[in-house]
Amino acid sequence: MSAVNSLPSHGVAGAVDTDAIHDRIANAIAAHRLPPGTKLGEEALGEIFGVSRTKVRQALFQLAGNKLVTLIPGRGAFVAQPSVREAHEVFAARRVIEAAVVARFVEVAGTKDIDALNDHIVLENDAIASGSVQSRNRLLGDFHEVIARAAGNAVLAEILSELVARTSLITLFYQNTRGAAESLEEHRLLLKAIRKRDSAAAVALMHQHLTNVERGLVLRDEIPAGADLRAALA
Amino acid sequence: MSAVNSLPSHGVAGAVDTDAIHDRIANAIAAHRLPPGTKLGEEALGEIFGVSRTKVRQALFQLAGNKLVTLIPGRGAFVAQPSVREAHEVFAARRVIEAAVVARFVEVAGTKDIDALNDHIVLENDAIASGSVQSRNRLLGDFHEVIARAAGNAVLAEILSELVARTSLITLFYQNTRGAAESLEEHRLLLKAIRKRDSAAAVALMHQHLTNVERGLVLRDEIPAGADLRAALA
DNA sequence: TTTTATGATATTGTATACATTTTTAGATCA
DNA sequence: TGATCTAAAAATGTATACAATATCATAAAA
Repeated sequence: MSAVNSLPSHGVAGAVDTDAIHDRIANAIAAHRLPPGTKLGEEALGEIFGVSRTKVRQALFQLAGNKLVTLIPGRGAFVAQPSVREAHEVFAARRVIEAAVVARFVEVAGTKDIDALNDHIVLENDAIASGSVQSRNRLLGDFHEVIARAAGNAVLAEILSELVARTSLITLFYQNTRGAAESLEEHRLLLKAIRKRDSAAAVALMHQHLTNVERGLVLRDEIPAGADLRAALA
Repeated sequence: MSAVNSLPSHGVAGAVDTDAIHDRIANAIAAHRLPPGTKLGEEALGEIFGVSRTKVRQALFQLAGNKLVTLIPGRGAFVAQPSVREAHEVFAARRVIEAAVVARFVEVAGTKDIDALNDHIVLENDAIASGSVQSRNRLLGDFHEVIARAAGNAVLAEILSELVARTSLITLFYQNTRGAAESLEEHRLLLKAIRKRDSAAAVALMHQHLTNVERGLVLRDEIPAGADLRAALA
């Protein structure tokens, strides 16, 4: 999945591409291994990935563009701490985009697409059953991306992909009191409506699902402590 | 508007911030002074802005994130050449987002917001009357951003802002056979519906307006020739 | 004890040097 | 003439050096 194919001239063996660094950090944030506010020091990251600060800085700039990282001039890079307002805006934006996306999916999805969605739900079920929190959360987010990719608009799919990543950050920063099982159940209901080609129902269910997730958020009083970079990115 | 306030240690006088470089290039692309396919050489840009390649590269990476620039490994940076498919997807995405945004605007806009929109339309009218193609195009795009900003969701507004910038690129790459006067008229109709707080009409008009602009695009056979960087960014 | 200075240390910002790749120009050959 | 190879030039990719800034520890003062 990540592009580790070039043998760099100076770097240590196992050195890694800029995009790979970006993905590693983004995944660590999405998987809640790097809590909001964590300092992302350039030298430390460079040592972890076996590259110079140059590549690390590029990756951090990209992450800042995705709003996963905040850059404070002269101070450095930190895992973003989305405000309450931003959290609500992200969910509102997702409702707008995903309502349209799921409607389009109902129109254009072939049997193959619907089967793929069903397979994905099976994976979600397995992950929840096996208690694997990280893959569970990832799969619950990926569900939305699977629909978006299959809906046939790559521009919207990419926008949604960034919003899903931001949502991961939000659900960590603000405690998520909602069980994964409830999301899984709502995904199942959504699939059922999609199978019936009931566009209106699918849109309504998607809207409600996102609202339910948003309602599950509560403001934390204690921010999770800063994590060990090397452990989080291993 | 641009941040030129730090006296750099090594750079020439008048050296400029990374964001300023980003904005200068983005504006030149939006204003159609840098046609699609134009090579954006790092050294050339560095000389123009009086900075080293380091800052230029950062700006180019940012622009690539906004899809205004394409980075080809080992070959360099070029002004993006959106595909026909991408062009349609951008318009489809805008319809989704702007339908929601204008509906929200109708709900929340105060007299002040509506007056501001009216003022903007006056500016559009003046620019069209005075024949200033560049400010005309900019204003016609800004109209949509003004609505988005006032609709109260900064996340959606920023997403739309990037889509509008990509639209500028698309309307150059694909010939725009549509008169600015028609867009202006449609903006006026939209404002009228907004004043009446007729949400359904406003959404329908926005949808139709974007579809009309999209329909005005035709595939060019000859790509505009590469421009002179220094002149375009002056 | 708390606060405020102050110097040392560490980190970021920027430029530059070097390695690698691509492009270009010229020469050779069919 | 045109194609193909080759060497030189130019451009990009990456690391590193140096300057500017921020952070931290220590000490002095209130």
